[in-house]
Amino acid sequence: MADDNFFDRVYKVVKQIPYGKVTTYGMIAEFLGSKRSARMVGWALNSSKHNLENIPAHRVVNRQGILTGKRHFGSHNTMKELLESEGVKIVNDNIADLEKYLWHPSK
DNA sequence: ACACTGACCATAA
DNA sequence: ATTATGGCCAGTG
Repeated sequence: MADDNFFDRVYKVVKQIPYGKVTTYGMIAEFLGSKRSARMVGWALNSSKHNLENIPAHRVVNRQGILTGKRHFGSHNTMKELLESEGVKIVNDNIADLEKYLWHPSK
């Protein structure tokens, strides 16, 4: 698989999210060049399920900090458990202090 | 090649 | 506040 794919670029960014941090689909999309292609970001992660398992997709949430992708994990609890396990506070399936945990993709 | 779908986002009503 | 709609781009049937 070449690195020319939109997906691979997403993978690289997501893999670089540090422990205990989160980012948003919009930010990744914007970082890639198109703010409107946020859907592709989440979609890339969906593909990642059958591509690689090293992608911390649980650290990627939507603009509101809501765990939109939790239903794509095995259980609807996995994403929350993983984030809380890293010190991220989750309240009613959303991140309590999103700005506090937000990580901006700069590399 | 066409139509539909998708882990989003912004705007309009 | 909530619901609808358009836009974005790539993958799949």
